[in-house]
Amino acid sequence: MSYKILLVDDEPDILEIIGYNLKKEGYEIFTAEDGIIAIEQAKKHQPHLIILDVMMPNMDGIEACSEIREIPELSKTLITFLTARSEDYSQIAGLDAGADDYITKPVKPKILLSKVKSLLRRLEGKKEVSILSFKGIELDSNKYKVLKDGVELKFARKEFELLQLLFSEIGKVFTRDEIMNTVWGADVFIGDRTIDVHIRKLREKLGDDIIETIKGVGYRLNEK
Amino acid sequence: MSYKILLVDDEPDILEIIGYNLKKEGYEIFTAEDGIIAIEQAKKHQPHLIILDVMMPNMDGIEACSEIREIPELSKTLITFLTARSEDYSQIAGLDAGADDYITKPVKPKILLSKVKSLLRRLEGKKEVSILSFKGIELDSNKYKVLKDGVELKFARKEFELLQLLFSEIGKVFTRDEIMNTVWGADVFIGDRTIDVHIRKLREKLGDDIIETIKGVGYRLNEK
DNA sequence: AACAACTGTTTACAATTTCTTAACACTATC
DNA sequence: GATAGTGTTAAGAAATTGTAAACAGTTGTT
Repeated sequence: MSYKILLVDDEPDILEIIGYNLKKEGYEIFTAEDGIIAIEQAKKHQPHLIILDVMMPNMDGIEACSEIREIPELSKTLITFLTARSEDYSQIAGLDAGADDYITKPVKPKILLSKVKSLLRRLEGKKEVSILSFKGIELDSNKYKVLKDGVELKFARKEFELLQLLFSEIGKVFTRDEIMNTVWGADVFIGDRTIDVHIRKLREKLGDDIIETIKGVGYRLNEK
Repeated sequence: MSYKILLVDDEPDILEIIGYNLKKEGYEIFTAEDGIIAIEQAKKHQPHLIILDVMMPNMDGIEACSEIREIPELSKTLITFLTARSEDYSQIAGLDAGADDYITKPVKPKILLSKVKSLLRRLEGKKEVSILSFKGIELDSNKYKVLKDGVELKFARKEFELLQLLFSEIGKVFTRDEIMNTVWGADVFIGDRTIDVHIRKLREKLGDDIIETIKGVGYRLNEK
């Protein structure tokens, strides 16, 4: 699944540079130019991570952070501050306001990326037990492992991710668009046949009665 | 066994005074002058307790603390902050960052000692055998030692740390990013081939059936 | 100081696996 | 029974990983 990140800074240049780097890594980026817009955007898109500049007009980052922390449906959202190195106290006050980390300016893309990744990993951990099972098939996301009746089957990455998606909500129909966006990403374009081919590989390994085609709609795990 | 304590402060005087007092009590002392060195030292010596000044150049104590908390093999390490009495916020932010206690400056030796002792008492209860084994391979993190079928094998540091990571959750797939962040650190950048080469060295010593490649994802210990 | 031994890293290329597509067959549904 | 949507196969492209060799840096030794 691709993570959503809300980027908040009053300088368009910064939004551009950081946004570019994060998009390149496959994150879905939203931006806001001050704290008030940030809160609107956060409510709307429910990002996984918010990168928040401390110094901004209208509503500064710390205040915005506090307000976001009050919003129940954003309780699991990670927040990190962007702060000039000299603003020592903002770091501390920021953490106090409920932020999870801070990043100092000037921002170095590689450091930013590794911080973002490390933060988002925290979310991974919070994702409950990672073993899903259905009709004798066990899927362990952590171990990238699939057992059918106790025997390990091998799946290539895309296959595994596709299966993982289908397992993420047993019985739900996933449209081709959903599959493409989740397994391939919003900016990758592939032909329709590609999805079929992957579905076929899953069927080869798991048996034909597991994945059901809903013509004109998509695919789902067959609960029958 | 004597406890290892890592002392981190940018003022040599403080290192000297506190170090002196702790050595007198029979603790094994390591020192570092900023957060970056502290992390290196912590990885290297695996201290039982880290005393960390909050205000430091390069990487401050809070950041260092957060990073240390991300390192699996240091999860049981105790951390206490050193903070000037006036820095109210650092106390709160510090505890938030995963510290176990804080000590206010100026440091009074007797108070320091009693705090240190009380902290280390926590460990007594938690002392676990840190030998992990898998497929005839025993990995002793404390002694930096690996036995395969009872015979000791030698591993260079990076090799050992990589192996240790893989052992930390048997069967879990570790991505290249996770490996880089844990073994090399979030801000060190090395080529992709470097990880392969280290994996290869591990395989040379342990046999090809131990570490499995999950192409496009990472590596894991092969439970089969 | 010279030397050997080891470590960590990179380079350059080989080997392998995975992904995608093209072409064509099939099938449910209107 | 026409048609839009899906299934299947094989083959080439693309991506990822494996490996040997070379290098610089370190450590320890004579």
